[in-house]
Amino acid sequence: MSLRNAVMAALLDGGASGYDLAKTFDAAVANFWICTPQQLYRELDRMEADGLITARTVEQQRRPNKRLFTLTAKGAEELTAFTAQQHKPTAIRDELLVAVLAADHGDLEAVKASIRERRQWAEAKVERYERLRAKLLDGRTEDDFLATAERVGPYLTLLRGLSFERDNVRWCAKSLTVLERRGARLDAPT
Amino acid sequence: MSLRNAVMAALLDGGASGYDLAKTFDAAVANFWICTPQQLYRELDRMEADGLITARTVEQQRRPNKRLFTLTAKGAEELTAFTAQQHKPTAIRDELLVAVLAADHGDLEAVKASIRERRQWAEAKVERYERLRAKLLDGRTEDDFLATAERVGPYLTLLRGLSFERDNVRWCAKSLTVLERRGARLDAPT
DNA sequence: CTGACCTAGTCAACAAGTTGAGTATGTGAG
DNA sequence: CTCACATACTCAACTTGTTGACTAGGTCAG
Repeated sequence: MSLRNAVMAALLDGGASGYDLAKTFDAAVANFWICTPQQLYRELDRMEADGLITARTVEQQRRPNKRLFTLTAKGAEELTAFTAQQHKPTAIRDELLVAVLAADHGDLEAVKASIRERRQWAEAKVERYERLRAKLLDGRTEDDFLATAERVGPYLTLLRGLSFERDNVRWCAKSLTVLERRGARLDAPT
Repeated sequence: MSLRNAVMAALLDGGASGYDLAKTFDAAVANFWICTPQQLYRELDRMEADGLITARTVEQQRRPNKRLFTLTAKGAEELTAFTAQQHKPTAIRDELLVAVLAADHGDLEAVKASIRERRQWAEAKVERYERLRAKLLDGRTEDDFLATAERVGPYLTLLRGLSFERDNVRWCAKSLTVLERRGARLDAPT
């Protein structure tokens, strides 16, 4: 039920097609909600059926037609109702952590390789989020931005994604150090 | 498919009943994987059918019988194979963030209340994880522990959970400040 | 002029996660 | 003596999320 709220929140910035959302989700929402295009299209159809959004077919030259979705009054209302609800806390739910938990009885080298790969991925995400942040700030200081911007929500959620990935980088580095030292100890015990 | 790997990783410490797991998951695994008891029991049945674990019924005086599950050789093998796999990165997937994203067009007061509640929850988690950490360390320094412990996996995953919740606390505090200042500005614009 | 990649989707099948209720016994507080 | 709470589960229905394959036109490099 939350995907639809995430979609509605994304549509606050104006209309978008399913394809747009599938792409820009990666920039605007993906720091805290990921989904496949298939999920998105299915949800969009349902949301249209429920009257939360309306679709307008836009004919394009040199491109396939697309359906532009916009939030309806009912959609905006439901979104507001959602913001008024209580929200369950979530945990991380990461396969890599499961692998690390079992690393002592598993393939230590492979786990280390996975952590290295994850660190790189997280570093790339950090850079991406920082570029997005700079774009949002648009030369202003944070205080200035927060005082003048129409919406602060996207900035705050971006900050959360940013610090999450920074934390990932730090944790990956620390875990690698620990596991490498451990590998050394096991290879050459005194 | 990852729940079963998480369960197997949890069983590395020795056998446990479904009920035990449902409870101790909260301590050992819940920092990165949450599930309901129902999910757990269903998965345990399937895992037994697949020969990854074996169940031994333990009759107890003054308590209902319980089934004690232990990892089989096949289970340990599959777990090792899992650690050798690549693992997709995950995002946060948090309803509260969806609400914050939409906060500018939603019920600002309710969102602030939700953030406050979340901060308290996260603070409680931090304390809990710190107690767990102290218990794992058992008086030793971290270096000492890492050099002597049989398994470092549980410690590393605990650290991840800990820093995630610390980050949550920081983010909640910052967001509250921002939203409160904003509320003030909107109530009394110059 | 061909083959790879981009736009803009759709369909079907399945796996995983959530919700709500129900069973049965024992312990401890008031 | 009763009621809440803990142990130790089970069942069914439902909603979400994932995977893989498929359509169909346009662009651009070699």
